Amino acid sequence: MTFDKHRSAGYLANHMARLFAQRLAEAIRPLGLAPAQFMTLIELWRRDGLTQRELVGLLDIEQATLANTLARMERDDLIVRRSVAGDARARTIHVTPKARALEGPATEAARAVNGHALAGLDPARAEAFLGDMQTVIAALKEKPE
Amino acid sequence: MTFDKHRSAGYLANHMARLFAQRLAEAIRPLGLAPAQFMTLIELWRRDGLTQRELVGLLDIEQATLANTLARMERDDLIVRRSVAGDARARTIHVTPKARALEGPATEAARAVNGHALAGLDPARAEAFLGDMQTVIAALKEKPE
DNA sequence: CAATTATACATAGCATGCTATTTTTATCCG
DNA sequence: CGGATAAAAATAGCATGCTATGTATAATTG
Repeated sequence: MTFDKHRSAGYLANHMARLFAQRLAEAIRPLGLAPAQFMTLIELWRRDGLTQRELVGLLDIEQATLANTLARMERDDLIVRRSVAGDARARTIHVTPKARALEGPATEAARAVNGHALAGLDPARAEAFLGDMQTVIAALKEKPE
Repeated sequence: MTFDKHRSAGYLANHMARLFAQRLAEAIRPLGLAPAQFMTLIELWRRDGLTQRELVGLLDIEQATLANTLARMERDDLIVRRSVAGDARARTIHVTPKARALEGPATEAARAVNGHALAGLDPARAEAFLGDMQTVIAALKEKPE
């Protein structure tokens, strides 16, 4: 009895996520955006001036991962950082006009990828699918000891 | 109207896959295995002696990605490569006894992660969920032009 | 207040993934 | 045959992700 990858949730999740990332990357590359940058901008478009620590909580990635992504975003003129009065350790992160202008096209592109991906599921099933992913995410978040 | 990441299939897929990878990594790290190595071994346990090209087709990853993973697996004494009679370009890939011995424990660990992840879905729903992921994967595989 | 501890962020090092290119060897075809 | 093409694998360069650790600054506490 071998391991059937086509019935393994983890294998399928990995495969699906890679395909999503590839399609999104293609779609937003013309805008000069990479997927992790887009993910970060989603938070900053909603609320500008967050600190790195606050962003880490919202994105559920490691602080070190975000630090690197933010460095690339600063390099690409998507964000600027301002020192915080009263705490010399922290800096707030602000979207540049260049990044602000990308909100519409980038979210459009992401919606198109999502629509294409879910085209094979009828609306009710697609809704259930999203809900199931949230259920699985919640289960995986609690580490088993 | 902003972009709601909790309703974005791509965002959820990425988050879910990262959590799966983390749980699997924790579970197989004691065995000296990393996720991509495990994924590759699944194919080699089933059929030893594949070429890199054949493995690329089975795993649906880029050839360059696999080449790097195989280099690490060779370094870690999980595989050896043998030259192919009649084609000096290709080499067949073979599991070492060390890697062979990991089949049971590693697949057990992966099954445990999958079980934990799907614990919140009843069996029928879990089945449907796997099927939906396959549907989405199929949709994403055909690039839109 | 000084010493300890905690917090915010940066850096180092590595695994996976991608695209693009190179190198080597086979194959094809005029 | 010999030059062009194709195929197999390796390499370069980069983005994301992780763990572990370092550095600077705040906060706590004895």
